[in-house]
Amino acid sequence: MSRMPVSQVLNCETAPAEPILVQGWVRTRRDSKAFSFVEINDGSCLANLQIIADQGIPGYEDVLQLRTGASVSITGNLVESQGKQKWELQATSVEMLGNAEEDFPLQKKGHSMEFLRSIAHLRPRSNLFGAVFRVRSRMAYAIHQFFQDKGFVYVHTPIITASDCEGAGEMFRVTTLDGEELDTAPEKDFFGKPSYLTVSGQLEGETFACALSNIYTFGPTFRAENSHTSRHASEFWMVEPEMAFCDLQGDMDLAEEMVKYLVTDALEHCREDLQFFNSFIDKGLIERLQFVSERSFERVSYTEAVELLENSGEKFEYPVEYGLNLQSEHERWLTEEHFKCPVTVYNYPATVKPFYMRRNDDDKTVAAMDLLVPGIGEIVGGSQREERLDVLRENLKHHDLSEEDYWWYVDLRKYGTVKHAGFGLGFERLLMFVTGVANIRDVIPFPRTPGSADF
RNA sequence: UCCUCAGUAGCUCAGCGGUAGAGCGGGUGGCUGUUAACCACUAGGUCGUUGGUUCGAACCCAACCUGAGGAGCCA
Repeated sequence: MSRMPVSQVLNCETAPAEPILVQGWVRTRRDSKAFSFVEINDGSCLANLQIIADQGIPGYEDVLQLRTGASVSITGNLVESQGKQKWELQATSVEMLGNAEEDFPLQKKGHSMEFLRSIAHLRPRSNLFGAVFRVRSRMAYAIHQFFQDKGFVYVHTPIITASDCEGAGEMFRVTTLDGEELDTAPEKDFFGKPSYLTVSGQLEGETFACALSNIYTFGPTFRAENSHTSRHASEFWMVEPEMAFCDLQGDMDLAEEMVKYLVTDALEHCREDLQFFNSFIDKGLIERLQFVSERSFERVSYTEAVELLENSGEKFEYPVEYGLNLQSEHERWLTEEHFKCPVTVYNYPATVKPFYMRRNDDDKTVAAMDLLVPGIGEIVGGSQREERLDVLRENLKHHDLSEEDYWWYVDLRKYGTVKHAGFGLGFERLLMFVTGVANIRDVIPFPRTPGSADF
């Protein structure tokens, strides 16, 4: 007899004629004089399956020993429940595969998120984290579906790199050297020069876009920034599409379409889990997601955004002034207070953006864009890339970067250059937005943050 | 890196100068088609660490450690 997932059991229209086999972990047990209720969960869905184990069935002596967390294998007949759930399993035999010791840390009561992080190996067995990681899996699938349906080619850009995607932050060094040689003899290192974990696959992505036209990457990314916030992790996953023959308009269109597609997909395929988030961690979640999936996003230029902020009458801690970067509080005001929906801000001053962004005709701004969402802020950052060889060379110089280090990147502009554009979407930030979970550490299985790389 | 807050039982917290507490979880017994079940009993603590103040410190002070929130940076 093969195991039937709990999700499938609970979705039965009519009770199967034959006995079925279910396997999972005990969530709770309640004893009566002549029988016990055991609820099991196997992660296939949020809901538990209630088991009725009568005194006298094979394994009943084990049932009385079962603690929360134990693993069990149960055969029985599916019957309509006398209680509030539709189905329950009338057990014909119960086998305890492995009991949980008395100090199993996950209780039936609510735990703090901080405590659950300290038991990251067990937290997927909780309702909340089971739901988070089912949604994470579904969203990863939907990302591939979105791009594959559009004919984008999935490219695996390198994890180890010797090139710095300037402006993307501090890098982790990868080395086989130790002691002094680290600094004095980098040429003796494994790759013959200093190498690092990637902070972005964009530059490599551009080379493939300039061959296969539309590509995307989806993989881990590493930043050695000493950030202590609820939306930064040292290791996270990023989606980076890159499109040839595409300008900033097309780039913004794609980013908005993608966020909308993913939200709609979650509403359609993760309903039970979203309902759970809506009830327990974010009361307005489903309403907000529905709003996002139905309405169009707002779009303002940086210049317009600065004007809105200046005329807002708000007292901001940091000044609003043309030429300065928008602060978190400014972004929050735009998306949460003013527009109350996702907003794309575009055409930023060149002075606050990296060398590869395309300079606009006004000579002051670059064709950059950030997609901001309520509650999180920046979820997408992207730009049209500078495709003009002379302008790119000038930009490298302005940013004190040597053309030699970027020779292959510059080559793209020498041999059949085309306008092209792309963006990066923080996968965990998307998950925070879709689930309502407030901390990035709680949407990634084993979070890495400064001072913490357990498990 | 900066600013703020918090570390008391396995978990969530109360106690805020004078003998260390509750609920949940664990153990034992009882009761019941129960569903964060219920009732009784019971075990469980160098009060983050190190110094200091005091007759006396979980409580006041200092430093450090850990965690969280925010800023910057970004996704």
